[in-house]
Amino acid sequence: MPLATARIAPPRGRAATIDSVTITIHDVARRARVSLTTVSRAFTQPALLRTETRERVLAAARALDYQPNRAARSLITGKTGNFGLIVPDLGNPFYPGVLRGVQARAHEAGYAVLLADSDEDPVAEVTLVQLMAKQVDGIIVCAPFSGDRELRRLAAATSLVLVNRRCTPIPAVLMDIARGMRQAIAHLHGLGHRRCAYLGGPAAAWSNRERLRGLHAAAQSTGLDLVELGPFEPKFEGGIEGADRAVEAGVTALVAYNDLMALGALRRLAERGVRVPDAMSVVGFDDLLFASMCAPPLTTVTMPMEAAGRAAVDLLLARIAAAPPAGATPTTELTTQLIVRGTTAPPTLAAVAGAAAQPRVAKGSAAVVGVRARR
Amino acid sequence: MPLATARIAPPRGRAATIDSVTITIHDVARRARVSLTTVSRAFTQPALLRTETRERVLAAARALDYQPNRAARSLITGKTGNFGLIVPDLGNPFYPGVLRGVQARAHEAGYAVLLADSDEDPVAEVTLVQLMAKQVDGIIVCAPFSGDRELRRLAAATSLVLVNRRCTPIPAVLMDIARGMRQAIAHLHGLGHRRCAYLGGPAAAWSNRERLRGLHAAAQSTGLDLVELGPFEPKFEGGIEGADRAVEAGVTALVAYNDLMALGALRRLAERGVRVPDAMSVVGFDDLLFASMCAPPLTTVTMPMEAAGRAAVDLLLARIAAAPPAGATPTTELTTQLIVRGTTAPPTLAAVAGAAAQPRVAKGSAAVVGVRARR
DNA sequence: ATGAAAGCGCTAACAC
DNA sequence: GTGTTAGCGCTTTCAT
Repeated sequence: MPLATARIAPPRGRAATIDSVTITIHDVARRARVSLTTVSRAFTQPALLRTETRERVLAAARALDYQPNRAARSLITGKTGNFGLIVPDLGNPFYPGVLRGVQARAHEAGYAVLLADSDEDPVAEVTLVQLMAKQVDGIIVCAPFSGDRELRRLAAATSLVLVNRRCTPIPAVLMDIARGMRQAIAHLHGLGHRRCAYLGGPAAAWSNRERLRGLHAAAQSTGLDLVELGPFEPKFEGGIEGADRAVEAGVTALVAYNDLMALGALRRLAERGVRVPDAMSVVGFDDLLFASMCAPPLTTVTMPMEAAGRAAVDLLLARIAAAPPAGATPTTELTTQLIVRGTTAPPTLAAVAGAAAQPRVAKGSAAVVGVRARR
Repeated sequence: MPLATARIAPPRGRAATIDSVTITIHDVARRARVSLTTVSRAFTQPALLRTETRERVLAAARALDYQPNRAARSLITGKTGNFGLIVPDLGNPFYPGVLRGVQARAHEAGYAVLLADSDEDPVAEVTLVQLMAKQVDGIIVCAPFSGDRELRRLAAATSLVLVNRRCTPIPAVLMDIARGMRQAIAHLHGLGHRRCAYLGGPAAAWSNRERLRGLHAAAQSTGLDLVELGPFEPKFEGGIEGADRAVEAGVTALVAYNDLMALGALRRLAERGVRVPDAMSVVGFDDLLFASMCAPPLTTVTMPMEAAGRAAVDLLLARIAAAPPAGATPTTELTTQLIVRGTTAPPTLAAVAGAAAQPRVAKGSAAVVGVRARR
């Protein structure tokens, strides 16, 4: 057996250890009767080899079950074959969606994905980027919590791509959130709603500001009366609180920062005996898996999470292939779209009247105080 | 500046490229006026150095913003500082839960996490393990689709840990699913149910078999009449189909393989006008985030997903620290627990009578055929 | 307690 | 087209 020349890896434990044999490029070279270089080229620049030689080398490699050592290769090329992905909160189903797209596209392109969760901590975020920087060829940061200056500094030392955050000149995948929001407002207005609340998410977040942008544009053009509430925690609990505020505000419809909040609102409204969609229409954002599964199914704005993940990888691949023209900010804009389901309907006459005049008392709820829009 | 001796990385593009300077162990050694060896030891075996020397080296490293090159280190030690995680489907919210635990624990232990999605394809699963094997120190495979033989073969070449799959002697994190199931059945029986359907998941899956184990044990000891249905696709759609079968079977309660199916069943039951929990009690499995958010909130069995992820990493760490005693199968068993919420209640008398005698016709549904339990 | 030297497995100039 | 040679940055015997 030609394997006789292969080195035996030093035993790691006492007994029952994994007896692994390390096959190197040397072994393949010897078996194929060529030099190290030729073996190397068979894998990295096959075109340079004569067909026959290449075949012989590859056959030998296959017979020996040889796989190039990535660490060694990486040491010399400076490339790792890995991408990093940093998300603020794996507990939010939005991010696994992006992750899925990133993973799939990266795999297609021959890259592996390193994942980290910043737990919505800006400091951790920066640390994670720095930690990852050395072992990846590029990093995707989702909805970063760090400031622009910090991001630019990181981008100077690593190939960075942002998702849902604009920070020139860092390449980014953006969603046309304002469009979805305009659709949502147009939809509500078309149904007859004239007074609507927005349950805000993190005040500083790009995605919250974009929603507001669409919101104001649409409200202005339709003449819809807008009540901005929040900010609330962008989770179920935030929606619970937000629903109370919305009821107090005497609106007939509410748009939540995301589906999680919308779901929370739905729950609270049900508890208070406010019927959805008759007494209150509810619109979410994200179109999580569960938006279509709950009862009534949630009217929401669908966000192309998986596509965003894929697009982010594409941006990274482009960045690696060639430095972008100076001054440019490679950007992929994805579109969002309202999905009308079961939580929106024309307002009942009573509700409309109530909203126009006085804050109404929801059936089964305590008396309600006046309109309290913040800001 | 001592930086003058550092090499400048070759430019990658034309203009506006990242001008990164590579700081190596040499630079640190020179600045601290020690040898390479000493610098290396300052990071890997600090105890061997005199306190003063160590301080000096670390100070120099800090001043230069030096970080050891992992590829170089890995090339010589054979360790990578990475763990791999393979899940069957990132689209199923169960797995992000595990992922979260894995990520958190790995990070604590100084490891990074490589993620891959097998898309429920056994072949892809094997390929992914092999692909990852070279660049990680251990791999966690969640609810593997591969056969025992295949898994054992993989385990012979890599440090493997399984989650929700028993395959001696591969270390595994298991959940006491049967316990949760027994609780669920006891709960239903206690409410007065006497005939209950189980909407089965993948017939071959360990977790499905475990559920069945608990199911049969509990049914036998309580005298509950059990109708096994399925297998169904373990998703929303599967639950829709399952609900129809359950109604046909004339049961007053159903237990679904997982929450996704339970949610599907809820939807279908609502469509058919079968009121939950009055006309039909529903129990899920997993306790996904949304189980508590939907209306009515789902009675389900909570699975310690995050804890499982952490436990899996612990098993890997133990495996790395020392080979396990021959013949042993390191196993962590986590417990599951029924959470009673809004989808279970005593059966209505009419329903009970119907179940005992003839299949009933659900309000608003087409006529129903006879009982059709598979298997 | 510290240093010198020998590679880990591979790629990339540079010859031929 | 293929081979020779010189490292990539680091750890690790083996000396001292």
